[in-house]
Amino acid sequence: MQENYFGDFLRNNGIKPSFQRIKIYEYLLQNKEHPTVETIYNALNSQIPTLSKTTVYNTLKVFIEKGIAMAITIDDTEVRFDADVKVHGHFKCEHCHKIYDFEVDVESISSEALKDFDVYDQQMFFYGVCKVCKNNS
Amino acid sequence: MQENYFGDFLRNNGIKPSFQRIKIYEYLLQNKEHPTVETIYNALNSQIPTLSKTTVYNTLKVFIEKGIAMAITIDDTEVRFDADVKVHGHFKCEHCHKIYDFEVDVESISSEALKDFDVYDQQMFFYGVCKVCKNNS
DNA sequence: TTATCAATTTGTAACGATTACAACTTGATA
DNA sequence: TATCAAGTTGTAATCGTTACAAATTGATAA
Ligand SMILES: [Mn+2]
Ligand SMILES: [Mn+2]
Ligand SMILES: [Zn+2]
Ligand SMILES: [Zn+2]
Repeated sequence: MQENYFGDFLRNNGIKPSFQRIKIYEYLLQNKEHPTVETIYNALNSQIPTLSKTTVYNTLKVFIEKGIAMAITIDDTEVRFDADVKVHGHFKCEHCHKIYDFEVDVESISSEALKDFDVYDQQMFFYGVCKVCKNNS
Repeated sequence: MQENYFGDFLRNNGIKPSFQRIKIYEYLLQNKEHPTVETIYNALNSQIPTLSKTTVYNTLKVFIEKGIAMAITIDDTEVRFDADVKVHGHFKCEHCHKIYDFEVDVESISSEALKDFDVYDQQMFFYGVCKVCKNNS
């Protein structure tokens, strides 16, 4: 039934729900640590032995085009993915490398300087040391 | 004299002022469109025919370590560089591909959720259509 | 001046994430 | 059951970046 739920969701967003696409979207929803293509591929390869890394790339590209996922380049070495497409900030701990989501008051940022610009997307990336790592040192 | 001025600036920041380093820093200061390594290399190669792209990479790495420049990954395809190291936002126009700086009220963003985190760096990337492109369409 | 030596620069090779592409598979439709 | 477009797969190519060893530079001291 779960399978069917995700299938409907994809269909409602104009995406033909193949087995691979359902599994990849399900993984993104259930693993909110902003996984990379590599991580997603490795995690699903046991369930879907025939899975190709290209399919993971293709599928995420479709998700982004259809607006049900977004890409996060918070490290310049690898792109991460997020099924949460509402505007929110990301904090990366330089110690444990974990990525935290945080709420942002969108209005307060939209600066005076951009008042005549059309802003379609906004990314906020913060870097530092998280609460947990601070307390463990 | 200009040469000497940049030389002193680099020295004051713990960087030995070689000819290449002076030229690269000078270029960064005078070309505020957030150039890539490729752009910097191509621009300086006529003045310095022996310049190596590796030197551009090495030099920018030193600048970043010493805190007189920063890297901007506003497109995931290439890294850009900025001699303005104070916290500010970047807007990329999807039409003309120009990158605009904008002021950000730092305090207003520092969200409640991060109150126990140490934040060392923050990047704000906005995407959309700039004022000029809006008016020309 | 000349020798010495570490820092810097250079060119080339290697790396690795991503993309291109052609062959194969799947599944809906007639 | 045949057809055919859409989706998947594996491999090769691409390209920005990094590793590395050799060459050059420039400061210091004999
Ligand atoms: Mn997120
Ligand atoms: Mn800037
Ligand atoms: Zn941490
Ligand atoms: Zn524009």
